[in-house]
Amino acid sequence: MPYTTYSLDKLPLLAGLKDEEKKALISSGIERHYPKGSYLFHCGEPVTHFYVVCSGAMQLVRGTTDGKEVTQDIVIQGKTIGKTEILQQVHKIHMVSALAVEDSVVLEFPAAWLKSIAQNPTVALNILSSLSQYIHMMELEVEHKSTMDTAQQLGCFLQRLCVLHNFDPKGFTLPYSKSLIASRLGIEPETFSRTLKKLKSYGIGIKGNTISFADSALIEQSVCSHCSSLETCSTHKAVVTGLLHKKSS
Amino acid sequence: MPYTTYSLDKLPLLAGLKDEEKKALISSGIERHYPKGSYLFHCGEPVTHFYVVCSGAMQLVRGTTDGKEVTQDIVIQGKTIGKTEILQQVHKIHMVSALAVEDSVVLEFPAAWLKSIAQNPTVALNILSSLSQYIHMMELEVEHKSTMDTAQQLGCFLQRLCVLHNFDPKGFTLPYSKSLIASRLGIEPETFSRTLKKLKSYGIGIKGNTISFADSALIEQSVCSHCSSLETCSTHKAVVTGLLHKKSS
DNA sequence: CGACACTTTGAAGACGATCAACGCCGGTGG
DNA sequence: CCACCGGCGTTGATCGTCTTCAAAGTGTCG
Repeated sequence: MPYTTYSLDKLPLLAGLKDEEKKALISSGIERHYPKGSYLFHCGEPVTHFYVVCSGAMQLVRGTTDGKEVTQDIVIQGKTIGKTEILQQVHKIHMVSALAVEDSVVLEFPAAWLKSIAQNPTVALNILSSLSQYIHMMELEVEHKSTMDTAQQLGCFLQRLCVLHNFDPKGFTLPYSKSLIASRLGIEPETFSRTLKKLKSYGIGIKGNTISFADSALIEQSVCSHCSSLETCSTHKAVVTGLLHKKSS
Repeated sequence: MPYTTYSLDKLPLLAGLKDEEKKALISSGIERHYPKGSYLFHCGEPVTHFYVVCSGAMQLVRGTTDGKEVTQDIVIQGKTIGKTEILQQVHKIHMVSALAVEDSVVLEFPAAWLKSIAQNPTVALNILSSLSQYIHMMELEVEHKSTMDTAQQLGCFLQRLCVLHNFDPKGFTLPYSKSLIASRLGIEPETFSRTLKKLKSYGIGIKGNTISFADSALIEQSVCSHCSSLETCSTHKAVVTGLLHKKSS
């Protein structure tokens, strides 16, 4: 099972730096391999490192005191882990566990490394920008949890998934187990299973683990509900959810 | 109705700078008064300014395309508006409207001002830290939406409210209308009303607009569920929700 | 006093969670 | 090679919770 080394010189984190600078900074990272099911760190452990996922996928998950489990995020190639924990300057322990969903390779940096490169104005702006975008995504997610039913949320998730992974909207295979996706969406596997069928009425077809968007559900044709009728911004179209509207079944 | 000028030299944003530097930076801000019900900006308008709320409270709200309204946040004295929108570097228009919940005073800065001071490493770290904390809060909120029932979420919200406003836990008056709080929590006013009564079993008493925490519900005595039994971090205790656990009524 | 916004209460309905059972598949061990 | 097992996914039935619609109560302000 070969893994493709993620081209680290494309890290948004280091955008705008010279190639030599990038190389110098990256060189201090240690490549580590985590087989499927192994933990990068556990909830409650001190925050010691910053990570860049080079291949595979890590699940950020926490078990709550009353027995439930919530998947906060699924981190894929090119994304980072630990930014907020390190920069927050308040908590020094992880609030979630990180677990390899599949065999994964990550680059590991000391926490101090991130703090030091954040002193560089260019890097600082890069991080600020990425945190701001993440906040925007979270705000949408909260909004959706309040205003959308499960079918709409799932549809949006699948659209984002398709864009994020560069899948073919006409037909692609789910990259994760259905249980994991359900956990990410905060719903039960049973509900997930049932909801998949409802998506046909939105123009999203399901066959086994294969998803296909009909033209009517294609991302390119959707109007971004958050730009409303003001304009259709392409970035938003790609990332934002909220593309599906309630149907009177 | 007098307003207390917020002591701007305590802004977390400018922490670590010299007093002269702070004064110089703040001096470029323009003080603006917004009467209750007036808008600071509307959803869809271009992002032109950064704001610091000096007194009063601003509601960040968006109407979704299918007619629902969601209150993203309620911004009070000392908090800022526009950080993420300006730093995101992608969208140039507001995703929410900002509306004065009560007569408010804000300090207004050009968007470019924020970008320029973010070049200062000290300021950049301050912003990074505050964004990281905000992200942490949002992550908890998402988790709670999936794992807690309305009563628990409301209880947590009231505890945070009490800490944030420095209210007396033994008895304080709600600073906002019940409809606004319901909107902030993403529930209907009817549900809010009904849920308030359920809180008595958690040791939270309600009489009209007055809330009182019984000893058993006092924040100081709660164990932070996110530090689990690992340790009880005081910061977390103050800010975090998740303090109430499911009761078998 | 009356208009109006806000809040509360009641009853019906929609939706997701839960519990239980079954089918499917890959792996293990005899 | 086959039987067994465990993980995963589906399906059905039931239950609790929140929304929705409707109506009545409460308060404030002109």
